[in-house]
Amino acid sequence: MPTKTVDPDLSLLARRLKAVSDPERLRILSLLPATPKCEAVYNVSELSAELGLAQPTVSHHLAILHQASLVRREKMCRDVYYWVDAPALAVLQAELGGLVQR
Amino acid sequence: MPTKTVDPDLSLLARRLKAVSDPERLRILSLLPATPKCEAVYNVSELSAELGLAQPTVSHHLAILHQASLVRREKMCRDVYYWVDAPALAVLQAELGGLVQR
DNA sequence: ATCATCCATCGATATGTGTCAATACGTCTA
DNA sequence: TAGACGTATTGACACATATCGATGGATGAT
Repeated sequence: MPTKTVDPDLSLLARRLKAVSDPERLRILSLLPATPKCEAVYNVSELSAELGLAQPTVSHHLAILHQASLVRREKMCRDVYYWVDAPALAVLQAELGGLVQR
Repeated sequence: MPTKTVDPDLSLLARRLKAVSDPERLRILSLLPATPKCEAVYNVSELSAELGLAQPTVSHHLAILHQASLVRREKMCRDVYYWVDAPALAVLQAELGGLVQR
């Protein structure tokens, strides 16, 4: 079977879609605020408790979302706070719709 | 660690997002027409050749997309033709954006 | 009726992924 | 300085997934 290279844009898009294709990561996205200064933010430990997942598991999910540039983080004192990069998510959303042939 | 049940809606959303989180399946979606009667349609064998993937692999990907209700299919004579369910993809797109807290 | 074509399914395999306990690293506090 | 707390990393393990060859069922052609 001849190997045919995949458009790198599609591979990149697939990687970011894969980042949001896990139920726990969707829960994380729905819990995190969309701005860094929002009230009612969770640090990683609080997220862990809220999700009912072990702390390394949550760090793992956050790393995947961060690597996909869908969340941003800032270290404050001992804690690390994450928030959703809403514009990046909007771009992902648009690219998903851009696939359709019209 | 207390197990906390995930919102079934999020699990369902994750399943459909997982269906579009593979580069080959994205290629398939970009090749398939958005209407059943469109010109320049591929049957599964032609898709297989176009993608450079074995026929069972393409059938596998198509089955995943079909199970996620993102493509529809119709058997004509010997061949089976698939097309994108554009409204379903639009719904998926909207739900992805609906996650963001504002 | 026999053969060819198209597609789905099965079986096998290699790779990827989600999860946690244990550990290491940084930072704040007593 | 020693300990407590928060987070990331490592290692391990079970499970899912992408891929292909082989096979079978259905349909059309000779």
